Amino acid sequence: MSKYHFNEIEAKWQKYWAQQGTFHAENNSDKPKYYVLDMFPYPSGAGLHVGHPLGYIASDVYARFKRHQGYNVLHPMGFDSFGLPAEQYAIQTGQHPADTTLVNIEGGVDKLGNTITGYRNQMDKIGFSFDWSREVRTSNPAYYKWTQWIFSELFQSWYCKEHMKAFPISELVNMFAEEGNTKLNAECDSNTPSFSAAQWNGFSEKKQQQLLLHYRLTYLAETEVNWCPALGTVLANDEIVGGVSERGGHPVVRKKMKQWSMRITAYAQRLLDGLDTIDWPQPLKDTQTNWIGRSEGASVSFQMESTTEGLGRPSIEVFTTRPDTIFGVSFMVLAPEHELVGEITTMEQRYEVAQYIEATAKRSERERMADVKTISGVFTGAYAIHPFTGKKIPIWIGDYVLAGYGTGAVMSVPCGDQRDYDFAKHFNIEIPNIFEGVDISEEAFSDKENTIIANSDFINGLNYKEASRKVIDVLEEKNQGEGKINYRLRDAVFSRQRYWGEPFPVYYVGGLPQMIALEHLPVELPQVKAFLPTETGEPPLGRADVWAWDTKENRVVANEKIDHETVFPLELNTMPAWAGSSCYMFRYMDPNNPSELASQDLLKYWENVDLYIGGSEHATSHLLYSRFWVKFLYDRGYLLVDEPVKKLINQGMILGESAFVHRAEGENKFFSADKKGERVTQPIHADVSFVNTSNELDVQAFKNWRPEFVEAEFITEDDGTFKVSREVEKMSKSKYNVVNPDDICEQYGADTLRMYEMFLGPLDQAKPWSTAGMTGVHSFLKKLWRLYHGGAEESFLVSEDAPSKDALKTLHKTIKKVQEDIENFSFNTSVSTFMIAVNELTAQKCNNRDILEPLLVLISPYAPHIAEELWSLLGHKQSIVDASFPTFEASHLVESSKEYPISFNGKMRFKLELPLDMSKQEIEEAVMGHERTIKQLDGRTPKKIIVVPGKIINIVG
RNA sequence: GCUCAAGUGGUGGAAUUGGUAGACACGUUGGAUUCAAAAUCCAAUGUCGCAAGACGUGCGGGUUCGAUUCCCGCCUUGAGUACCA
Repeated sequence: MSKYHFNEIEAKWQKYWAQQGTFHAENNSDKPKYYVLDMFPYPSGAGLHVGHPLGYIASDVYARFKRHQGYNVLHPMGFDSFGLPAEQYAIQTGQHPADTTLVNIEGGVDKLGNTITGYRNQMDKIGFSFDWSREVRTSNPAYYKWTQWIFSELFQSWYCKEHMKAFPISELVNMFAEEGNTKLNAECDSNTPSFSAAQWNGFSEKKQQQLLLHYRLTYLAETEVNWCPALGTVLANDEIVGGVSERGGHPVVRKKMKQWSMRITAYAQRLLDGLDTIDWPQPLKDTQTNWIGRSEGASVSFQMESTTEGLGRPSIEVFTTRPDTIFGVSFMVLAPEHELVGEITTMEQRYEVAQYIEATAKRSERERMADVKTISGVFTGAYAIHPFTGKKIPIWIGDYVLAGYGTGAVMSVPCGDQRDYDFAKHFNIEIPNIFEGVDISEEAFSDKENTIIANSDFINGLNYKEASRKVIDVLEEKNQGEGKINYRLRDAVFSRQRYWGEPFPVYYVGGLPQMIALEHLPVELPQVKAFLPTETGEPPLGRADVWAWDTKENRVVANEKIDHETVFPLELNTMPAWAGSSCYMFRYMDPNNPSELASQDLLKYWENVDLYIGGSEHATSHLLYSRFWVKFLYDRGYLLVDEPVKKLINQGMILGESAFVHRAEGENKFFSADKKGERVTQPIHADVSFVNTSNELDVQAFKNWRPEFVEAEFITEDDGTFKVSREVEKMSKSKYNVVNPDDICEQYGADTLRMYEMFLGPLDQAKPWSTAGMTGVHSFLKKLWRLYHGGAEESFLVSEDAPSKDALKTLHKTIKKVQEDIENFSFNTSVSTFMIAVNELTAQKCNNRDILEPLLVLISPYAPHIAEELWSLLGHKQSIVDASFPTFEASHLVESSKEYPISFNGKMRFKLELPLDMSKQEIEEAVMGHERTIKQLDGRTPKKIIVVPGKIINIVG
């Protein structure tokens, strides 16, 4: 073989790796471990495009590099195979999501006759070093058994705020029996009543269970949720983008529903603190910090004025970050949904308040967001009493106060908050000024740092910090408030009204949820005839005929057996998409363990993920929830680490290069890009497969594409070609700019694809794809191949002679640079380093084994197939993957002279070769005597001469 | 509005601690080879200029012998977030 036959070579080595099990990770090894993980994909029917493997290639380069360095590398892959698209496809076509998902992964022909290559086959063609023996699929019952188990463990746990840790619920029950809940510092619902031990022990079993739901880390509660009517399901906050659903862009409304929630708020502080211990990109940490939204302040309790009806005096609790401004309060505002609104509104105001509440409820989340300018609100007729001045404070309701944040009520300080100011102005409410020397006739003053408090009794003259501290102290003395930290983070709604997700391991006895024990898991998804909600509005599982739990037999039985004595109905909701991905990184350690998520031995050996590569779009969903579950399992002793991932890198998106043809307005006439001139034309996407690398359109193929184009007239360039214009857009089917990696592998080879994706630019940056650019790396690989071939026949030829000094220098500077680049994840620059090395070695006519052998190991992480082939031609019987990474020797780079840049006032003008052992004085003399220097100075005397030996010479003057 | 990131040739991008701006590629132009094409090879390619030379890293300042790099102010683009009290 003399030519570089990449197709043959790649098929050969891919087969070899699979047969030999080359990439199966050892569970017992003396080598240090290294765990490299990719965010596993959702296997969609559209298949992979060239943007998807970018992160996988980067992680593969790193995994192979670590392996060359002597690590025992775990580099697994699997599929996040539950999800909405499969279900919607099922609704449209009637095919079971399990069937379509399987075809999407393994390839085949679906029921509509579409041939699908399959994610697994597509990935195999790229030559990844994945250990497929550890593959997981979240929709596999053997896998989701553990997702169900984690759920039930959360149910069986509560969070102690004193120890900052989760404990079994049984301990909480004991504490209740001994001392009630009054002394307890536990995370719980805000409406949890107080009770003594005697009261607890007197409660019925049902009442006790209801109370425990206030403490469990996953709990069933009537909560205000984001309901998406078009999708027929609730959505979590992170599934809503800009007020509409992330998937499909459908409207979302607020609705009260009984739902499972996750008490992630218990972990807010630890999720924040943990960020300091992990090496993640700062923007991603910022996003999480933002999402958790910690703010420090005080909670203040405002007593109500006695009502004429002579009822009790409820108090209204507010949260404020500015306790120092409490003397500036001139009114209060409650969210329209606030639970006290009904109770406090006076008879006279009742009609108006009711109307306002109705009007607000009608507005969608989106409308409310779009319309932040309109000031609206209604007076309730009630008054609260200022805790210090005793003044009457009117209580209003207004939709600028959100029910979901803080207590859903605010103390309004119009002089210090613009929203309060605008509200006060609009409704003609008093605006007292409590700031020293500040004009508030136009707008509120909210500059904390420059605040000096005035007209405020005991805090006059103090700054923001001092005044806040003092107010909190006095509030605490009076028992009317305390210092408080508030988080923006909400508990996560965990129920989805869908079919294609994990079923809950839950059945209901007398309306109360019961967990199914681990030994009876998994509870498998039932068969249904259609994947839609029922006519009565129940989730799709409401259509299942065999969906009841037999507590005697411990198995799922037919619904007709439900007797509410031993056979009970099962939960109809399923879990959200993030459930299966929260702890999958640990399952890879021990994927077939039937009795544990992973054995303690393997958890100890593999610890957690050393390097995780994936997109930044998971910042507030997967990556936050995963950290939460891992912390919880750590608390309960099931995991030995409290963070899933040590280092994380976000890969940037690869964008598509869309092609456009321009149609004249109102005519069936198309203009080539340079021929349209000033005409008003409509750009139409042309499929990029009709366009060659010179932007020339295959007009015939384009005409055949759509019937309306057949009759069209095409105005070509003068040379007869028809050119498209290009624009960079997100790569997507609808933009006809998708490039398939299979085609690239076929045409250029996987090694070219891998190298080119790395060469495109920095890993974390968004960058446009250009198939035209492929030829650069492809011809590099051909040059590399030629370096190992020679003679008349161009057959394999290396010399056993000692290499030249120049060749050694080229090799060692390449070793140094490539190692540094990989360690810094600067993969693009190491590709150019390889190009330089091969160009130099070719020029040197180097074909020495001592150079070409280590060179292959350097290149092998990037282009493993060609490296294996040449390695075996060099006579090796073992795969190159375990060859050790070459050692850099500085001695080969020692120079005796340097070509100095000679600058004048900082600008380089010419170069001068000088020995490196020259003294500063000698260098100066040599430079000053040089004819170019004399010419450049043109008679002037330099003011100063800077000589940095080995670097630069700068002449000033 | 707030937070963060980034602005370098026709294009993707490079430049270690402040030390030769534009590495490496793509594209373009010219040439060699070829019946022709593909492939390959050679040369040129930041801007202005015939040249000598001058200018040049979003804009305006500053620090420095020297700034893509550090500091101040502004502009633009992208991302996240948003009536968060």
